[in-house]
Order: sequence, then structure tokens, then C-alpha cells
Amino acid sequence: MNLKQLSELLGLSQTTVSRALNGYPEVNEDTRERVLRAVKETGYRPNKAAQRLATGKAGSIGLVMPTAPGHQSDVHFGEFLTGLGEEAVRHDFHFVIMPADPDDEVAALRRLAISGNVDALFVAYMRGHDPRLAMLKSLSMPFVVHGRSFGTEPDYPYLDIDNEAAFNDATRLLLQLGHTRFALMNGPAHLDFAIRRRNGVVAALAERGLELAEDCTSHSVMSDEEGLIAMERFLQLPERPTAILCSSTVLALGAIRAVNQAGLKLGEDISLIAHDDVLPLLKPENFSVPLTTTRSSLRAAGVRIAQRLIGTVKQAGPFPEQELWKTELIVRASTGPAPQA
Amino acid sequence: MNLKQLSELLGLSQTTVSRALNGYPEVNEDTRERVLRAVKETGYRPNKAAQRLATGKAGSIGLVMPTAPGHQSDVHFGEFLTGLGEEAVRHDFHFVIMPADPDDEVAALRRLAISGNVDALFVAYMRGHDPRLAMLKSLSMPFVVHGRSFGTEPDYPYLDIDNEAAFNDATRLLLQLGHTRFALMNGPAHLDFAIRRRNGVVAALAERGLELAEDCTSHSVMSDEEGLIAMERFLQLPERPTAILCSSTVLALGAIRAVNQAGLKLGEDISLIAHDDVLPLLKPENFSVPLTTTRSSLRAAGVRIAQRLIGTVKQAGPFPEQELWKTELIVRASTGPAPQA
DNA sequence: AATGGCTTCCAAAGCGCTTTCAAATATGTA
DNA sequence: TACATATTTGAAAGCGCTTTGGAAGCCATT
Repeated sequence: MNLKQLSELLGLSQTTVSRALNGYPEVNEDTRERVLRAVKETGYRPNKAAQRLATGKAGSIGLVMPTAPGHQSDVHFGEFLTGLGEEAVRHDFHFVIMPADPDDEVAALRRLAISGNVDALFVAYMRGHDPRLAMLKSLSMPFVVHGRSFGTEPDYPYLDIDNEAAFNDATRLLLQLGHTRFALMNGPAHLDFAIRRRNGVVAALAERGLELAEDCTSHSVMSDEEGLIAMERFLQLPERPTAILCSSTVLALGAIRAVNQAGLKLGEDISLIAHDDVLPLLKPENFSVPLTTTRSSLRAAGVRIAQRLIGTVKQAGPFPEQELWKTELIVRASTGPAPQA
Repeated sequence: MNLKQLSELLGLSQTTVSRALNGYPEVNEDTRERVLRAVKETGYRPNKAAQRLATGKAGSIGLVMPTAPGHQSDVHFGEFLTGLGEEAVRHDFHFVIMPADPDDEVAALRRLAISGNVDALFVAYMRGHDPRLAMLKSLSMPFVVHGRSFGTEPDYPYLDIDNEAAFNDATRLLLQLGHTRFALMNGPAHLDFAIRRRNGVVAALAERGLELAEDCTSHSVMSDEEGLIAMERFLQLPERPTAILCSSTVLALGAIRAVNQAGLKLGEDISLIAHDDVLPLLKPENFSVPLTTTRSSLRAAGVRIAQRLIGTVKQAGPFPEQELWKTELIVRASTGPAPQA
């Protein structure tokens, strides 16, 4: 059943039926009702491809999913997606997901944009000096970035958490507890959040004349395995760090295993603060020693970004172009006074 | 730049250019090269919406993502998606993801199918007597199901693992080790895999004249929290089970925390076998007591299903309609002889 | 009766592609 | 040379929708 058939059935023109369906004012209310009733009865659904061809709008937002053989699937990605979805479903929007090799991000994003399959783009996994930004700006397609790109003028629409402040605060707390030997277990070095978190730590330490040693910094994918490996390395240092900052509760999972295996006590021998993305699977309060965390819900961020994106497509703005969310510092049992040497 | 402009530029008809691009044989090789070169230079990309309208093919596979405020995002889902993506990217396919309330699955799937945005459907989270199957069959759109639907004639295309055999084998192993008091920590009761796994356990026990007690069975979302809760319940039973079968390593995570908190030793006081979906985040060999598991890679299943789906759309079949994968039973340290009473 | 302004509807022109059908040219055969 | 057969190209008709530019009918106003 297509528009032509439906209009013939009703003895109306396609024009009128189309207008009736799309809520245009210049159609008699009686006629509109007649049309709506016929739609119900016949089960007519407009062909999306035709609609898109005619209007240019697709009712969908696009995103690139980093993937490759051997590439780790990321819980954070799934959690964020859930947030996006939660909002999208309210507006009858869907996603178009373009899987792409992480090294091919720029090209994949461009392909997605010009594919004509999406009205707006969402971009994550921001890097320092991210090359995608220039491309996005040249595209004249609405987009929102999750995170920011260190070293780039922040004149693009983004939603980010204040990573620097979060890790600055966390470091300060540990300094107040008397710690002097710090280590940072971070995400991949090129990612924006990793850069900023490191800066936050370094700045807080510098105020006390302390430095973050090279061998007390690790950069890796945020899996528990990598957390284990990094922590084992830290624990073997001659001047073992007593204060650990950790970019994810997933990393912390492995780190804590290393602490236990070394026969050390979390919150006594080693203090640890992790960033908590509020993953439903990994609640810091459920750890055997509940974790002190900097918290910000990844999922809530997803909801918010979907709101902005969909709102922009539907011209339902205006939305703030830049949003910087504060994180909460939640003190639990994994932090304690520095052990006496 | 559209086809018309490109063809005018080349002094050719749209027909010829279109044919050259789509690999039709009836075009001179010199002409084809000229066209291809012009495409490179101009950066021309065919409009997907128009292409779709003309051909009816969208180059995409659709799936419904269960989501709702408060709904847990599922690591298993993300991992599977990664597998699908890995294969899709090789064929320049993408996904259209329709987020939907889990209670609205049938309708959401239908909406997705008739949206005209997808060429094929993928369906997961199968239930017993799943109502989506009848709908799918009536749709005349290719689809592949991950899992099966207990109680329904298996005459639809699926890929499943042999859940019954997996849990049957696991139970047998524990029986051989002398265990007599069993508990099953399962996924949501209405899901197909949960039904079959339970059947596998029950059948193995029945051979020895044993039964699986009602209070030794738990059904829940597969999170570590639920694992903890279920295990705590098991441990408080007067006749405490010594052999635990567990539907996911995620559940096991919580279960083991409960075991530890109770001061019991895994592999001695309590034996546990979990099903391992090969989540990169949760490797059973990395548990403090390495886990005995039944293993089957969720991601590999994703790759395979994408292959079949894309192959069908591209008419590159024939593919087997039904595939049942065996799981591997991998014995590690979490299983040991039943403790003497 | 003529004019103008509303309201309500329609015919037809796209949107950018694919594909059918036909024509033009090149090649081979008797 | 004449004819049949490949090979290569093109004109035009869709695909199913939206939207422009009228037009018809109706009313109130001059």
C-alpha cells in the first residue's frame, strides 16, 4: 500500500493525503480524520526511503563504532549507547551504526555523513588534536562530540565532564591524607580524557612540589587485565607508590586483584581512587573494599547528547553548545591515610 | 555532485555511468576507467536514499536494542554487536539500531522491518514460545535468530549454541567429582537459553536419581550483583549446595564474592562452573581461582550471523539455515571433589 | 455584479538513482 | 557486399514521497 493507492482509495489527491498525515494546516479537519482512519484500516506506512529522498531527513543519528578483529569491545561504549537509545526511542529516532577500524575513523565518519543515511552525527573517543573536528565542521551536518579535543579551539558542540577537575580533586584528597608517592593508571595516551586527567593530577602534585614519575604512569586499554599488569608493575618499583589514581573501575578491578595477590591491603597499604562511569555491572560500592570514586554517569551523558542531537534535527533548540559536567567525589573505604614508612 | 552532473561532465548518459559504477559487464573497459577516475576526482558518492528507493536495497541490517529507563545495559549485547560489526565493515554494511522497550519487542521489530531502512533482521534474546517468530516469518524479509525458541518448531534460520549439552556435560563433571547437592544460577527464566540450560542440568541429575530443588535455582539478570544475592541465598540453605552451575561469568563474579565473604574456598568447599561467552573483560583464567567453564565465543557468533545475513542479502548463499555450535568444557581450578560431609 | 480574500484541494514537478527497451556501432560470416 | 550477431551506449520510465504554484469554491465587502 503506497500513497497513490491510498489517495485513490479515498478519492483524494496524494497532496492532500500527504498533508493530512504530516499535520499541515491547510486541510479540512474532517478530511484529515478520514485520512487518518483509512491509514489505521489499511495499515499504510510511508516509505522511508522515498520520504528521505524527498525531504532529505532520515530520522536517524549516526555514529561510528570502533571495531576490528582483535579490537576489544568496550563496556563504556555499550553503556553510552544505552543512554542514547533511551532518549532516541522517545522520538522515534534510530541509529545508524557504521562499524569501522579505529585507524579509519575520519574516513568512516565522512562516509557515514555523506551516505545520506543520517541527519546528525555523534562522535566519541576524542583524541588530542582530533582530526575529525575539522572534517565535521566542514560538513554542515549537526553533530555533538562527547568529550573534547585537547589542543583544539573548543568552538564545536560538545558535552564533556571536567576530567581535569575530577582528577585534581582526587589527587588533592590523597595529598591531604599524607600520600606523597602517586601513580596514575590511565586510558590510552592519545585520548583527550587521558590527557586532561593526567594534567589534573600533575597540577595538584605540582602545588606541593611533587612530580608524577614516568614509571608511575600507565596508559592502556581499560580492561581489568591491563589494570592487573599495570598495578603489578607499580608494586615492583623500589619506591612503591601508595596512592593510585585510576581512570576506570574496570581497570581498578584488575588493579585490586594485583594488590590482593601482593598481600597488601586496599585502603591501608594502598589507597586508590577510580573514575566511575556508573556501569551497572561494576558498582564501586560492591567491591570487597568499597571504592572511592569520581563519579559521572556515562549513560546520563548519552541521554543528554541524544536530546541535543534530536532537538537540533527537529529544530527544537536552542541548546547550549558546550556543556561541562562536574563529577562527584565520593569517598569510600579504598582511601586512607598514607602508611608510615 | 549527483549522477546527472557527473554524467554531463563525462559526456555520457546516466545509464552508462551507473552501469560503470555498479560493475555491469556491458560497458567498455576504457569507459569504465574514465568514469572511475572522474569519481575519484570529483568525490562523487551516490545518494543512498535514491539508491534505496530505486533498488529496494539498503545495505543495512536491523536489530532491536532492548533499552528503557532503568534497563541494564548488557555487556553480552555489546560483545555480540562487536562481532556483527567486525563482519559488516568488510562488506560496507551498517546497522540500523532501533532502541525499544523490552516489552515492546514485537512491535519494534515490525516497525523496523517496515521502515524500509533495513534489508535483513537480526533477533536475539529469544524466549520460549517467542511471539516474534510468527511475525518474522510473515514478513518476507531475511532474518537470522541468535538462539532458538523453546517450544516452537525450529524451522527458522538460527544460530545457537548447544546450551542443553553444555550444562549437561558440566553437571556430569560435577557428579563424577562426587557432588550431590546442586544449584543453578540462571538468566531470566523466560529466555530460551535459560530453559535449555536448566533442562541440561535436570536431565543429568535425573540419571543419578537426583533433583534440582526449587530453592536451589535462581533466575535473574546476569549482573554480578544478582550473582552475589543468589549465592548468598544458596549459602544460607540448611543443606548447602556444593556444586554451582552458573549461566555467566558475570554472575560468577558476584557469586564468588559471596563465597569469599562466607569464608569458603572456591574449588574446595564450593565447586563452580560458569558459562563463558569469552568477554574480553572477564577472562575466567584471570579469576583469583581460575574458573572451570563451558565456552563459546559470543563474538564469533556475531561474525557468523553477520556473514549469513549479508550473504543472504547479496544472494551469496546458500547458507545452512540452522547451526548449533558445541561448547567447550574447560576445566580449571574452580571445580574439585565434593567435600566430605 | 464585481472584487478580493479565505479555505481547501489538486496536477505536476522534482528528489537521485536503477533498469527496461531500443538504437547505434563494431565485428564476424557467407 | 550484405547480413547476422555482439558490443556499447542512451532516452525515458519508474521507485514513493513532498512541495510548488495554481485553481475552484465560498463568503463578505464594495
